[in-house]
Amino acid sequence: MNFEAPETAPSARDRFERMHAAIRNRICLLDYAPGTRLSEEALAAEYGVSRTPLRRVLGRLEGEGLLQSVHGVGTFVTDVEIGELTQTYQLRLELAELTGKLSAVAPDEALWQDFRTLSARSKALIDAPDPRRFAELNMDFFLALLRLTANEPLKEICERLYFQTTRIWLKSVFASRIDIADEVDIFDREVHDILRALEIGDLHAAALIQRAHISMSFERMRRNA
Amino acid sequence: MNFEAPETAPSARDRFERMHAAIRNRICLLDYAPGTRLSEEALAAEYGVSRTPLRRVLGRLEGEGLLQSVHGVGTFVTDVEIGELTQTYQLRLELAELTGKLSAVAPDEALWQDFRTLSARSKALIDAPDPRRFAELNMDFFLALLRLTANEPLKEICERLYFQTTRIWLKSVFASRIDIADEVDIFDREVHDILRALEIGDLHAAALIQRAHISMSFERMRRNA
DNA sequence: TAGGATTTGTGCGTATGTATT
DNA sequence: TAATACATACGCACAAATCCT
Repeated sequence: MNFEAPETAPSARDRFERMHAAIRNRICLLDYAPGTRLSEEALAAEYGVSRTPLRRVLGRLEGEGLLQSVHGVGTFVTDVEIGELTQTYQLRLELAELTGKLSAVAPDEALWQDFRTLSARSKALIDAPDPRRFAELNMDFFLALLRLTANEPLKEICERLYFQTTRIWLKSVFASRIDIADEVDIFDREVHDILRALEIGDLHAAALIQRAHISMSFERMRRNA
Repeated sequence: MNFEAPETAPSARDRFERMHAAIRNRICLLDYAPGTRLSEEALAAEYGVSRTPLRRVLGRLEGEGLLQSVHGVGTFVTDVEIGELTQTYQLRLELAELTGKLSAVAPDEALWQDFRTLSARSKALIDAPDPRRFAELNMDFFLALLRLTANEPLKEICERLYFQTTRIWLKSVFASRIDIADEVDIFDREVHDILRALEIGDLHAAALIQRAHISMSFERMRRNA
C-alpha cells in the first residue's frame, strides 16, 4: 500500500501553474531582465512540452502585464516608462494601507514562524549582501505580509502590482552605483519595524510602515535612475 | 483612390480584442448567465476561426475571473459565493473613492457630451424600463466615470472588478420580485447627483456619491437574494 | 462495471508577419 | 526592391479526462 504523498497525477492544470510560477519568478527575480526576448521553442523544450501549452502560459503572463508578444518579432519582457510606474506606485501606496484596514487578521503561529525565518534571513544578508538573495527575500517578505489580510481580491491585486513593479525597482537598484549593502540595511530595518508593530498587535501601523517604505524606495529609485 | 476608413487589415490582435470584448459583454450583460457552459466549437464557428485563437480569448477571460475551463467537462461562466463577493464589494468601495483622489481629471467637452447622452438614456429608460437596456446603460455610465481619473492601473482594476461583480448584481436584480422600474429610478437619481457634483467641479464628491450607491446596491442585492 | 459520447488539452505542420541583407 | 531567415499565429488531428448509459 502507498501511504506516501497524495501522488496525484500531474494534471494539465498543475503543469500550467508550475510553468507559470517558474517563468514569472524568473522575470521578477531578473533572470529575464526587462526587454529580454523569450524563445517559445527553447522554453517548451526546457519543460518537455510542445509550444501549445507553453503559449498558454505566455498568454497568461501577457495578460498580467509581464510579457508582450508581437507577431513575427518575438515575445519580450515588458519594461515600463517612469510615468506609468509613478501611477502604479501611487496606487500601491493606497492598497498597502488598505491591507491593514480591510479584513486584517493577526498572524497565526505558522506565520510568526515564517516571519522569524525571514528576519533571520535578513540579518544574514547584512553580513553577506547578494542581489539575487535580496530579491528573493524581498518577494518572500512581501508575500508573507499579504497573509495579514483575508480579502482575497485585494491580495490578488497587490500581488499583481508587486510583480509588475518590483522588478523595475530591483533593476534600478542593482544598476545604480549605490552599494547593495545600503538597501539591505534599509530593508532589515523595515522588517524589524513591521514585526514590532505586529507584536503589539497594531496591524494598521504595520501597513503604514510598509506604505512608507514603498514610498521611500520609489523615491530612491527615481533619484538613482 | 480610396479615401474611406483607414482600411487597416484586421490584424490578429484586432480579432483577438474584438472577440474578447464581444464575449466579455455577453457575460456581463447576462446573455451568458453565471453557470452557463460555452462551446468552444460553436463560438469558433460563429467568429469564423478555428478553436486555437478562440481558446486564446477564453484563456484571457479565465485569467480575468469570468470563465473557468475544466478538462473533459467544459468551459463555464463563473458564479461567486456571497462571501468573496462581499470582499470584492468592500474593495470596490475603497477604489471608487480613490478614483476621486488619485489623478482625478475634470471632464473635457467630449466627456460632457457623453454624460448628457447618458443622462438622456436614463430619463428615457424611466418611461420604458428594460433589463437589457438597463444593463447596457449601467455599464456605459460606469466606463464614463472611469474617464475621470488618469491613473491607468487604477482604471484597469476598477474595470476588472466591475465586470466580475456587476453581472452577479444584475442577475440578482432581475431575479428578485422588485420591479425593475425601482432600480431604474434609483440609478437615474445617481446619475443626476453625480453630474451635479461634476458641474460644481467637486470630483471627490462625485466619487463619494458613486461609492455610496455601490454600497447601497450591494445591500439591496443581499436582502433580495 | 464497462464502454461510448463529448469536451478540453496537446502536438505539429503550415500560414502570416517582420526585419535584415 | 526583392529575397531570405525567423518569429508568432493558426488549423487540424489526436490524446486525455469526464460523464452518462
